[in-house]
Amino acid sequence: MAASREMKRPTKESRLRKEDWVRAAYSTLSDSGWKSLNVEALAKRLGVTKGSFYWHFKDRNDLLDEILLRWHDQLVITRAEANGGSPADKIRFMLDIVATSKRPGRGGSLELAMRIWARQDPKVATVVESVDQQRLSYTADLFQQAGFDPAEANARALLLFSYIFAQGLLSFAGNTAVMERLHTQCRALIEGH
Amino acid sequence: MAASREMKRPTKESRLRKEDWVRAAYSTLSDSGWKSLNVEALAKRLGVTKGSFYWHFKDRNDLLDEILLRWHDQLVITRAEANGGSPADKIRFMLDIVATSKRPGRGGSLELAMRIWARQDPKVATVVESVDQQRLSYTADLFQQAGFDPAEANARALLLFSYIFAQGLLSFAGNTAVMERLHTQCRALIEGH
DNA sequence: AAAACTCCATACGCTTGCGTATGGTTTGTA
DNA sequence: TACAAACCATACGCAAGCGTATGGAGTTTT
Repeated sequence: MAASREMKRPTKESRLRKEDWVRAAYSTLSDSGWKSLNVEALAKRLGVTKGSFYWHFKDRNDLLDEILLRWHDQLVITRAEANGGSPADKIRFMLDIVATSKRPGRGGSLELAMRIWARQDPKVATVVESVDQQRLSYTADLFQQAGFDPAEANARALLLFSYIFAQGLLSFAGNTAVMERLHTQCRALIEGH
Repeated sequence: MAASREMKRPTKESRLRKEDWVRAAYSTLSDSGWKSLNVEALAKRLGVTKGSFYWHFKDRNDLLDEILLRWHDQLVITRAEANGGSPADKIRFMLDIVATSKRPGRGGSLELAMRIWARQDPKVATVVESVDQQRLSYTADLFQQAGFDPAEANARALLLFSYIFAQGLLSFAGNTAVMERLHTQCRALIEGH
């Protein structure tokens, strides 16, 4: 288990900022769930002790709040929007972004973790619901601009997000060539060609 | 915290069987995750103490193994298959089963919990992957029998499961009338009308 | 250089959860 | 009724995780 090196910090260039804790927290959150998000494990991962943590944060909940807050702002949508192009281009961008960044389910697993977390903390549930609403309505808008009527646009937006989330869930082993063909096919169905 | 009644068992008809523990475990698993699956909490829920648990099971892992084993056998597919009808009917059945049984995300949340669990236990990951493969190939078969060529059948099968899983993930509030129309629309897209 | 501030280590107490030991109570069986 | 088996309670030791207190380094400021 001597996997994560503690990166011996030689008394230099090493003081941690709140930022570092949050980043580490996001990492373990996405591949271990919020229940596994304990301060002593984080500390070991960062090569320090609890003393550091409780200087930057009031308590564990303080960290969780920080995570929740940041997640709320940094939507995936902004990336698609910044990418520019026609509505169809943006849709295509959102669809392909998963196909490329899905090594073991990476990226999507954060979404998963947030949602399993939301089941136990109503505060989280509210944020997730809000984000989902924004994403769906934004995407539905894109489909509408691409020429679909409102009803069908909503349906295709829902299908798009279903497909994206499923990438983080379903684990199908297969060579990349087959996977690419499958993705192209699914993309076509969602885009409505 | 006096929420969950301990159902005063009046010295009669009350001895627990292994079955009872497993059922309770499934329940808390699906809405709290496997990390929250601790024996003392289960005991309180069942109105007994740990003493009972460690009579029926060797340890906590023994219970988890039992759960994993049962989940592997009791696939959703069997329900669709037992339902009978044409391939198209079976597809329709699988699609509608989520729209009806999705109160808060119920049902689908078990799938979620299994997958978040699979991320930490390779033994679970293997089982989940196996189940996914079976489900996908079975469903792809149905689409093929319904007249789609193999490539498109695979894509539609994937979309179907994506849609099903997303029901347990995405939380959109809306009145039932709107939701029904949305479901009908999505269903049509997946079925390919 | 001295003071002040920032960041972290060490040590402690508390709670929760796991697993064991042991004895008690209920149910079946002879 | 007596005996065995199934089932459960109580009590304990142990480890993990949270939070606090306190002091000591490293860095910046004066």
